[in-house]
Amino acid sequence: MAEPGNEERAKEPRTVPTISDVARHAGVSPMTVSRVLSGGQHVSATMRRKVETSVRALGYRRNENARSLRPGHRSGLVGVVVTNLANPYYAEVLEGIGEILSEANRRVVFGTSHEDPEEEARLIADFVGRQTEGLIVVPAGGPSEHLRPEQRHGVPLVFASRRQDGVDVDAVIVDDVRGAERVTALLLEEGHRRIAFVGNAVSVFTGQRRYEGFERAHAAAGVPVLPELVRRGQQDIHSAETAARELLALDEPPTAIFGANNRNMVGAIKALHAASAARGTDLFARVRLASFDTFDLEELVPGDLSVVTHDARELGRTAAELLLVRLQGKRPDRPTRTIELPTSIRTRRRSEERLPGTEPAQEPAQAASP
Amino acid sequence: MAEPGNEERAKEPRTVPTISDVARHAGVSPMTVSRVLSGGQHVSATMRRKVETSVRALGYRRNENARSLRPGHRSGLVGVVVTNLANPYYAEVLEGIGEILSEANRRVVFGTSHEDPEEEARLIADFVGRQTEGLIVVPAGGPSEHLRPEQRHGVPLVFASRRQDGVDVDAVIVDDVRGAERVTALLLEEGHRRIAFVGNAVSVFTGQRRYEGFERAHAAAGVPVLPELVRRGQQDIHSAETAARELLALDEPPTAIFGANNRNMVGAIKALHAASAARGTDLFARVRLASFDTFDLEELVPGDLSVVTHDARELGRTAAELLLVRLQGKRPDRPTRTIELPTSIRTRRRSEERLPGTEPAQEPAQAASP
DNA sequence: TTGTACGCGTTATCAA
DNA sequence: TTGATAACGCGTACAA
Repeated sequence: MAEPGNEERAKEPRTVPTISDVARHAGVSPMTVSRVLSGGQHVSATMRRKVETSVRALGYRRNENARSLRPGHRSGLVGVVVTNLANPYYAEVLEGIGEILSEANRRVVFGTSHEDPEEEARLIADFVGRQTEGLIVVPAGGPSEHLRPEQRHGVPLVFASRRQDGVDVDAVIVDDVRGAERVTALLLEEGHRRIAFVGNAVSVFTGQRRYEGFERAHAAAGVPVLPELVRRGQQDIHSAETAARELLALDEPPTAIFGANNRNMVGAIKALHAASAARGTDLFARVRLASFDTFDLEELVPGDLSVVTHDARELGRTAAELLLVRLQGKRPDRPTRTIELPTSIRTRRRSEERLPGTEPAQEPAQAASP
Repeated sequence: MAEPGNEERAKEPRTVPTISDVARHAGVSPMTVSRVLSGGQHVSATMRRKVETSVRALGYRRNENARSLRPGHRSGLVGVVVTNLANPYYAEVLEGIGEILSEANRRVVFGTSHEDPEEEARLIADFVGRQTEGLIVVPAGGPSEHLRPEQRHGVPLVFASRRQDGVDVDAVIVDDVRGAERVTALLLEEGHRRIAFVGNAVSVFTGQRRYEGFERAHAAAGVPVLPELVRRGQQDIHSAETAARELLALDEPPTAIFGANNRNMVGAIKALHAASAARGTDLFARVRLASFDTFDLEELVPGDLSVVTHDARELGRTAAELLLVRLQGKRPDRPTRTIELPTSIRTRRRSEERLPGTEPAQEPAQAASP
C-alpha cells in the first residue's frame, strides 16, 4: 500500500516554498527574488528570467502574512460583520462591499453576529488581531465598548445600514424615518385607521427608526397608534408570520399592515395567505400592505402593496468607499460623516393589474448629511 | 482648528501595542507575557496579574499574522469562494459554512467569483498566499489549473454544491440528476408533453446535471425533449424572465416549465405573471411549474407548483465539516469522498388551496457515496 | 546590479 | 519560575 518516493507526484509540495527556496532553486539571493517579485527596477533580464522560471517551477507565492509584518505594509484585509446573512438584504449589502473592496485589491474577512453583540465583539477582536486594515459592521445594538477606538486599536470602522449611539464613526444608513413616515402617511390618507406594525426588535436601529416614522405619520394625521397592533421583535420570516397571524385573529383586525423590513413583510404575507385559505376569504382584499425593503415576487401579492425601496448594494458600495477614504489616510482627523440614502416608494394596486411592461425606474442613491 | 496634543484622547493608540510594549509596561520579559497569554502553566500568580493588568491597560491583542509565521502554527483562516451571493441559496450555504467554522474557531475569508473562472483563480491564489488552512469553493466551471494541488500548495480544498472534472477533492453536492428526473417524471405522468427547461449555463455543473435528469425522465417516458423549449444560460432573475417570456410567446407555448434553480424559476414566474396581466388571462392555470430549489413566497404562485428541495445550510455545514476532517490531518491520504445530499419533492396544487396549517416537514439531509 | 544584515511580532527551546 | 536566543518569511537600508 505504501509506495514511498512516488515520483509521479513529486510536484506535490510537502511544504510550502519560501522565498529562500526560490532563491536556492534559481541560484540567486533571496533579495533578488524579492526584487523581481515587486516588479523590481534594478534587476538584469537574466536574473529576472531565472527567478521567474523558478517561481513557476515551485509554484511559489508570497506569504502575505509575513509581508504585512514589515512596517508600513498593509494586510489588505477588511473585516465585515453582518447580523444575518439569511436575509437577502444583507447578502446584497455584502456583495456591494465586496465589489468595491475587490477593486481596491482588498479581501474580506467575514462573520455573522446573529444579532448578538457578544458575538460581534468576538469577531471584531479577532479581526483586529488579524491586522485587518478596516472594519465594516452592521451593529447588533446593545453594549458598544468593543466598538470604541481603543478596543479596535484605532482601526477605522464604518457602520452600514445601522448606527450605534455613542460610537462616532462614518456610517451609511437609510432614510428610515422619512421612508416609514411617508408610506404610513399614504395609508392614513387612504383612510386606514387601524394600521399594524410588524418589525424588528426595539433594540435594532432601523426597527427603532422605522417605528418612529410610523408614529410621526400618525401624529401628523392626528390618528393614535394602537398598541395592540404593534408587534416588534421578529427577526425572521417564521416569527413574523406568527405575529401577523395573531394580528389577523384579533376581534378587530388591522385594515393595513406595515412590515418594517422584508423578513417581516414576507412573514405577514404568508400569514395572510394561510388565513385566507383557512377561512375561504381573500384577506388581501381587506388588508392593505406596505413594506420597507423589497422582496422577490412582490408582484404576486394579490392586493395593494406599497414598497419603500433603496439600493442595498449601493449601500454596501458606499460603506466600502467611506472606509477606503479613511484608509487613504489623508486627513485622519476629518470629522465623521453619515450618509443617508434616500428611499422611494412604489405602489402597485390590484386594480392596475392590467398594466403591462414599463418597469419601475431604477434610481441612483446618493445624499450626504453631516 | 489644529489642536495638538489633545490629552483627553491620550488613550487613542498612535501605534498598535506589541508584546514587548506589554512586557515593558509590566516590567517583565516578552516571554512571560507570551506564556500568560497562552494560558501559561508555569507562571507565578504575581506575574500573571501584572501581565493581565498591562494587557488591559494597553488594550493589547496578539498579532495573529506574526503568530502564524511560527512553524507549526495555523492561520485559523479558511477561504470561501461562491459564485454569486445575490442568490439567497448561496447566502444560505455561506451561513452554514460560517456556522461550523466559527465553532471550530476558524474565520472565513470570502470572495465572489461571479461565475468567472479567472476571478476564482485570482481569489484562490490570494487566499493561498494569505496562508488559509483550507478552501471551500463553489467552482465556476471552465479551466481548472488553478485548482490543482500544486497551485494551491496542497491546501485542502472542498467543493460545495458543484464539482469540477479532473479535480479530485472532497465535495458536497446535491442529487441533482435524480431530483430533476423525478420532478420531470411527475410532469410527464400528468400528461405534459411540452415541458420547457430554463436553467443555468451549460458549463455549470448543476445546470448540466439537472438537464441530464430532465432528459432521462423524457427518455424513460419515451417523450422527446423539444429543443425550442430549452433555454440554458440564465444566471439571474432578469435573464430568466426574458427567456421565459420568449417561451410563452411561441406559437405553441410549453404546458409546463421546469426552472432548474431558484433564480430561473422566479424569473419564469415573473414572466408568467406579466404575460397573464398583459393578455388578461391566467396563464398559471395553463402552465404547470416545477422548480429546483425553494424561494420565498412559493405559496403565492397561483398555479400548480412542485419544488425539489434540499437544505442549503446543511450543505454548507457538511462542506465545512469535510474540510475540518482534512485539517485534523489524520490520514491525509484518505481517498476523497463526495457526499450527495438527497432531495425531496413537495407539490402544492391550486385545488388544495383550502388546506390550512401543517407545515411541510423539514428533513435532515445525509447520504454518502464513494 | 547584487548581496548582507537586520528587524517586523511571536513563541519553542534551552539555560539560568 | 523566568529570561535570553533564535527563527518563522519577507523587505528596507546599506554595502559591495
